[in-house]
Amino acid sequence: MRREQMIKGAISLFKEKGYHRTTTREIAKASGFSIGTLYEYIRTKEDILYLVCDQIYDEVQEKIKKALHFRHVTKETIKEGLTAYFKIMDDLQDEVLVMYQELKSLPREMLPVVLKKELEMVAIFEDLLKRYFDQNQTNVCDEQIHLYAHNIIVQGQMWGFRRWALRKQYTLEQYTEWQFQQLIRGIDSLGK
Amino acid sequence: MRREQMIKGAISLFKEKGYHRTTTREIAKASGFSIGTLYEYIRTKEDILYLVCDQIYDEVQEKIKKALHFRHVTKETIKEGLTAYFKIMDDLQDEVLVMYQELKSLPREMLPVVLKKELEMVAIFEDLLKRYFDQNQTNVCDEQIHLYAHNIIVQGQMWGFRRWALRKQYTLEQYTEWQFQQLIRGIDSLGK
Amino acid sequence: MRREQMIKGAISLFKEKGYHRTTTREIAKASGFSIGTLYEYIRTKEDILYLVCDQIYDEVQEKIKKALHFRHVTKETIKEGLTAYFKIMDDLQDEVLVMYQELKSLPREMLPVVLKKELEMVAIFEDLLKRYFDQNQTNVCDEQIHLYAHNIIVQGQMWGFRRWALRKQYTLEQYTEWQFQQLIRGIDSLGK
Amino acid sequence: MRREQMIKGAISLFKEKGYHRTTTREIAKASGFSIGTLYEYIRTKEDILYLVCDQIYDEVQEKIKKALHFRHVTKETIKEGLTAYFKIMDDLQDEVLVMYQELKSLPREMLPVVLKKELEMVAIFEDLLKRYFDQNQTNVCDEQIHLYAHNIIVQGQMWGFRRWALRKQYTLEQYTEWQFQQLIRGIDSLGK
DNA sequence: AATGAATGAGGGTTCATTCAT
DNA sequence: AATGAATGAACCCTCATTCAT
Repeated sequence: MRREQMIKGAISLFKEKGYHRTTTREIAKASGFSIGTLYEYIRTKEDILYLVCDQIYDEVQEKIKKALHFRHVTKETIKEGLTAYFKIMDDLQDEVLVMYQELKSLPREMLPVVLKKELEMVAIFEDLLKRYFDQNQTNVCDEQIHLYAHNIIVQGQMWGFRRWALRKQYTLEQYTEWQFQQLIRGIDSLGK
Repeated sequence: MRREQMIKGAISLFKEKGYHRTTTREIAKASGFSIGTLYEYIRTKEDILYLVCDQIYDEVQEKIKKALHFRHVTKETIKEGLTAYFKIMDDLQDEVLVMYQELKSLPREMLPVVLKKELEMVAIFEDLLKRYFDQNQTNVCDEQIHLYAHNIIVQGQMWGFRRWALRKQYTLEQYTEWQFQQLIRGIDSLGK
Repeated sequence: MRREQMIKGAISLFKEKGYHRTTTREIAKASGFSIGTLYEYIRTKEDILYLVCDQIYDEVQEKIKKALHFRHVTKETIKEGLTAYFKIMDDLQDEVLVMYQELKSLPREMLPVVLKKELEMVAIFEDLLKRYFDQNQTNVCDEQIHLYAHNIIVQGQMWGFRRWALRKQYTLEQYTEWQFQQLIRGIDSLGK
Repeated sequence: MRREQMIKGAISLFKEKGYHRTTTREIAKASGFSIGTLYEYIRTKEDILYLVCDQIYDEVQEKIKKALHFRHVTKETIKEGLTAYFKIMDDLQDEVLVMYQELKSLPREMLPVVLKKELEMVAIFEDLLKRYFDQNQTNVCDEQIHLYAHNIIVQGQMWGFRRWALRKQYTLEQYTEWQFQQLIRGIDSLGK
């Protein structure tokens, strides 16, 4: 409970002013308890950053996994996957922005834990694409699929990072639609 | 001259430890002059960040523009463009990393100046693609082209940001080759 | 019972890290009860220091008194006295070290109580020497005896304080032997 | 200059309230400059303690060495030596008190440096006694002399540490006189 | 009687910025 | 023009003490 308050408070502050400009006192206050109590839950300020990153990843992953459960994978499934993922990235754009911009402030030993989660997300789409190709009996090498998956993940993040540019030209729906078309055209031409 | 020393010094320090962990003293020292003199050239520490971002953008753009000068645009030209751009992003990956991770630390009023430069880079590839479609007499709507250009730019940055994952699986050449194939397959199927 | 646990716990912690570096939480834990309960027995952290000093003095005194019970005092008795005292100071050297180094942290009003006990210890040896001189019908002024007694006490403490130097050169037995010889030669020449 | 101000300020504060209860801010203020400037001269608070201990030792040693320069050593010389040393310890009693009570707070790596100086002081009196015995053609083993020297040093410190007791009974002159008599009686009886 | 969560004053330390020289 | 000593606000973190349960 306290932990969640703290993480929520921290995220909202990090969104506003970034990790470095946020003080532990502010986080304590935003969390609704004293600085002393804050330090019952963490050892150093960096711990908060880790908890925040970890929590955001978990939230993103949980939402994606809830949205994507597929057996038979068609074009439609892929579109649904993209749509769901981009929607999540839109909902959590502040959180995602925070996370990626502060990753480098994570203590060296915590980084791998977080990066592992990033790869898990890539793996979700890798799996989706693999099933699609299997169903269509298209033979595509793993590296290619892996790269497609990376691209998809990055395109989701990009919607958050580059909103200053993209929002002016596209709604989320349009963005999703275009990206889907570009993707599907690419992978469908693979089979020929 | 002094300015360049300062920017160079700052970049090298930012690469190593990030903007926030770098002190003005260190920047002065790395620049080869005193802290007092440093403050002849800037008003606040943030100014240095701005100068650094600005300079990196200029360097990237300059190199790209030097690499890409085309009249008649073929598949080959596009591949050359991608290759050159990715190469530049590989060469300057530390710089690029620094820049994007510290953008949010820029004072609000300086951000637009920098973002404008980002859009100029998008425009370069937008132009390239437009010419390609014109030459092939394919009719593609501007929004689609714009998005393709964004994707290309982001894929270049991605090579820097996600090197921890991508480097394990691809060389720069392979990465370029795959991305090119995915791109060209997508845009070529547009014409049909 | 609780009190003793607390004092024992505190002493062992003070030995290890000194009074100031030991936290009340640690003392509570080492004592086997909660911080809340700890504060049932004390008002401030300083109280613990007082209890500790007091307890150490009592222990030292008790042991000395148990070791020294004399009617007829000869050279031999004095040697036994020295030996016993030095042995005790050797056994309790950590405790004694703690006590003397933290004395100045005692609240002003508690100091006299503790210093009184120090004087009681001096008095023990004063008494011993007095009896010796009485038995030998040597006339020695009280101040001189008092000073001899102080010197003895300090030589015992010195074995603890200066162990970093003395241990390298002497065993406890050698140290005792030499000090005894120096003492006895001094006081014996008094009679002439 | 600054350094000396700082050390002087620190000593006076340590005398008053001990090392742990003195804040760096107070030291800065007492030194007549700001906390920022203080940290130009030291890296951590412990450094101040080291500088203080070092400085006190140097001062004590310098004074002793200035007072004791002997060729031909007689009883008189020894008395002069004792008198000078005890006088110095009386003058610097606060400093000496500070030093010994805070030694344990010194970082592990600095302790040996300071202890070495303590041994140098012992060596001074060791030398004095050796010369005395040489001159009198008395054969005394080194360990015995070493211990005598230690005793002398400790008796000097004792005058500072136990002033609460000794001052009530002795003036410095009386204390010196008694201690000298006890010493000389002891060592003179060695020759027989 | 016993707990331990909660507090927040206060500690050591850093560093952007200024300004006398 | 150039310096770097000096500043002090502000940071992160600790821990003695309290008090509701």
